[in-house]
Amino acid sequence: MPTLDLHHAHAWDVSPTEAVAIQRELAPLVREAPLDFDAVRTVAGLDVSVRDDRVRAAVVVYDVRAKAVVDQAIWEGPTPFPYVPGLLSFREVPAILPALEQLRALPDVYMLDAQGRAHPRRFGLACHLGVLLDAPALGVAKSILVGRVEGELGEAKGSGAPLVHKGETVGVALRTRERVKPVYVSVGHRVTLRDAGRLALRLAVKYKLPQPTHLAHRLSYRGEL
DNA sequence: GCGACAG
DNA sequence: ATCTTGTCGC
Repeated sequence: MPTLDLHHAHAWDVSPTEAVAIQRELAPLVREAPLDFDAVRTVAGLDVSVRDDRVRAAVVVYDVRAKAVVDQAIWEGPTPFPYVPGLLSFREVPAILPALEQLRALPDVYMLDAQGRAHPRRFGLACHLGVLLDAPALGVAKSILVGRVEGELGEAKGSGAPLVHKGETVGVALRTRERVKPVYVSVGHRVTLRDAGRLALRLAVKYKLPQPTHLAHRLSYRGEL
């Protein structure tokens, strides 16, 4: 059971207004850095499902070299915060942290089923978790929160097009499967957009979502793999 | 003021 | 996110 050491810890029992203030306070702490792929052995996929006022966070640790799940955990509890576009982390992080504490060991990279910097205040769920743990994190979302895809996105697997918001490239629309709707990848923390896209594409071998996120979604929704 | 809006 | 069967297309 790893002991999570939270950097920049803060209260979670806050109002939407206070939540926005916290995001503006932490957003400047997001760092972009190249990912040392040779040092990446495990990537954790995270997802949270909701049913009957209860949230269930699931974590699946995927070994990139063995191409297999090496650990998993689930945590369920009361829904702590309503769903408010732009404030998703205040609803999901309180469930994700206790789930992570159940792992045998923490992963090298965190992959979230949400946005990172492709957020109105450049501080989506992937950034929030990344900054709190001060670890590499990226967001792989199924739809757009803010911004628009510029240019044409090819139909071939691996095609990409920038996701731009207010003149700033905040992410990339990435086609992980031919003729299938793309996923939207963005920086969470300590990774570059380029590397985040590479990792997402590399791990999306069977479904449009990368294996870690796909499996975490399955575990969260069904309660088992 | 009106519409958009991760999960 | 969740409610839910079959159906069209690759």
